[in-house]
Amino acid sequence: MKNVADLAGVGIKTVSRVINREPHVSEETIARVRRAAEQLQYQPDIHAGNLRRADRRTDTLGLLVGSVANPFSAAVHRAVEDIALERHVAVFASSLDEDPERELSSVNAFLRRRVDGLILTTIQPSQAYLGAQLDQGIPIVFVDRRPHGIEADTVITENAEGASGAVEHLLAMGHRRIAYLGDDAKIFTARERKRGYLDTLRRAGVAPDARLMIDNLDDEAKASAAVADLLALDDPPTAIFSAQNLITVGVITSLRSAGASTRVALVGFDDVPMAALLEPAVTVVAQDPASIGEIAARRVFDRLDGLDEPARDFVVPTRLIVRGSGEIRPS
Amino acid sequence: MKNVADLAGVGIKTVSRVINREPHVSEETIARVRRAAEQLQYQPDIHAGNLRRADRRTDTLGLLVGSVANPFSAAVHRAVEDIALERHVAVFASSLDEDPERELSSVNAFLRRRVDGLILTTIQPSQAYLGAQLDQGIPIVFVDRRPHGIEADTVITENAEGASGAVEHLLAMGHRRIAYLGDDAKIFTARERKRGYLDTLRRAGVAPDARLMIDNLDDEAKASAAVADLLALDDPPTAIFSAQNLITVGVITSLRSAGASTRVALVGFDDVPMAALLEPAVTVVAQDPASIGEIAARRVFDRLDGLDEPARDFVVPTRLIVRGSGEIRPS
DNA sequence: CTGAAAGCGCTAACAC
DNA sequence: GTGTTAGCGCTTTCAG
Repeated sequence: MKNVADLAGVGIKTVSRVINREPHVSEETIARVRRAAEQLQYQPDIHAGNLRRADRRTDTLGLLVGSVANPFSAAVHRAVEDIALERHVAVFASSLDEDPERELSSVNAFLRRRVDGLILTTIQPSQAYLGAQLDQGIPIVFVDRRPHGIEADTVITENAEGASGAVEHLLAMGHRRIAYLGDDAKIFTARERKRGYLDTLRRAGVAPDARLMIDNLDDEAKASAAVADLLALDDPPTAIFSAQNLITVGVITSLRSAGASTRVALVGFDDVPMAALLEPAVTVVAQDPASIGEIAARRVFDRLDGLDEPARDFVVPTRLIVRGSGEIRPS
Repeated sequence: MKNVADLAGVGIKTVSRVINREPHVSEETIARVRRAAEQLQYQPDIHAGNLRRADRRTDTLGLLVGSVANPFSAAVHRAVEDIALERHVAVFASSLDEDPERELSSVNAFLRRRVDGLILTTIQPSQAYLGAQLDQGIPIVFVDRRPHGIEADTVITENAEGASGAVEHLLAMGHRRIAYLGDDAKIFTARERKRGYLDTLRRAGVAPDARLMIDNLDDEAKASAAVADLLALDDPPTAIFSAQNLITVGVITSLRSAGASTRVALVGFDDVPMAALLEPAVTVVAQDPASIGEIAARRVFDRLDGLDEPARDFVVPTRLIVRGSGEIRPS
């Protein structure tokens, strides 16, 4: 900046004024400073400026999602980026990988870099450790999973209701033996979806069968193996409710190779790529990751703009997409 | 930091030493400082420190990909993140959206935040504007597309060769009327893949037919419409080479709805989600996005560690995955 | 409309 | 082993 000032024959503060588009600088001076900056390829250092600036904004945001490679997370990320771009805010993106340590290290990495706000998917049993930052005015919005030990804005899918819808759909098709395949019960969404499944069965007077409920399915291969086990049962399920997108893919693969894909009904939670082009096409309870990301990002910026209201829960609706696999009737 | 120093009853520099794990501090003092830092919830400001530090590293990296929501880009991103994590480097991720303006604004956003290195997918006709940063010691690695007007490390897929492989495969199945469906020719990968297609046809003595080559397909819908047009031709193609993943999806949809998916052969460039589960399963020339991301990230860090050798071209191999759609013979 | 001086939170260089 | 001083690149404050 000093170099630019010297070259333009002005003081350092004038350069600062021009760069920050502050008023009270003559057109001519502005032009001269701009020319000098151009010539020296001057790039202002945002961090040096923010050191002394009143609001201390870094125009930066930290985003922690399940995995940047997962289609659901990627869609959330994209939505956040689009909103952030409008405000010239850059986003740090990280993957959680369901690792509690990673939650902590990512959050700390964000905080040391003085992000203006945080959008987080979490796995630690408690997020109370973030209370200080929240009080300190750093907006935090939790996405996809509800936090514990802290009151903060949260944007989640209507997990239990969506799962209920899926199970009701299968019940309406005449199924009574409906299997549940889900993630680790440590994960908020897995618990909620299972709750929806159980409640709906009970409401319908169907006694849940422990042999038809399988948890801890954290990859496709495990889901496939679980389906093989289910089909080998004396009285196998006539329908499957798969509570997560990767699990659904594993279920489809396994059903296919057992030749059971047109016999056993399937409804998945969260949409699956190419679902409409599969045979049978896959009926799903679709989430709306773009809305989740958008709502979360807007909330962060609203708070940054001074919004001061109690923490709020945003629940994003799901949508049952009927495509074929969920309309197979029990034989 | 001053507060921590006061609370611990030491000088500010001692706190700095403890935080940065510098030697020559007594165990006892370390313990005292740590306790004070804990108590005050002290978070060092990485940017303030880097202002004076000799190497001026921000432990931050800028990544620009096609779109964070595209599976190919997402896989590149994930690989970069994994490598960066090992070094406690955070990554800013942005989407290009094939918009030249966005390339410039993203790069500038990264630069103003003083990233240590850049991994970029570009669309501007020239990247000469980055010469100054490169000379200044900021490592830049171009991924997926070769830059122009600048000598820098580049990691790309063997586009022309992969396309050749696809077309040779179709020729070997007996096809002579092979259509090409591709992206905007402004895009490096689209040009390269088309070149591979054309060269291979010519080598085989097949005269390219302009009516069978369609460019500028930048979404699924356009690809679908293009296929419909092709099928309406007097002598329609017996095979299709689709040069990009979104286009392949559009082609499949269209072929399906025309009832031609088991009659017209298809080989896609870049793998498609669920490809193995479709009917027929989709033969593709698979790329290796994880390797691309990993090589690019390692290269950035090698340069940051002082590696000083001429810019290099890394070409990542493709792999033909035979699944069914590409093995349909002409009727 | 413009500039000089102080200071943001930290590290470098040097003293003790 | 520990503290002091200067200064990183910028904004703030205040004087002109």
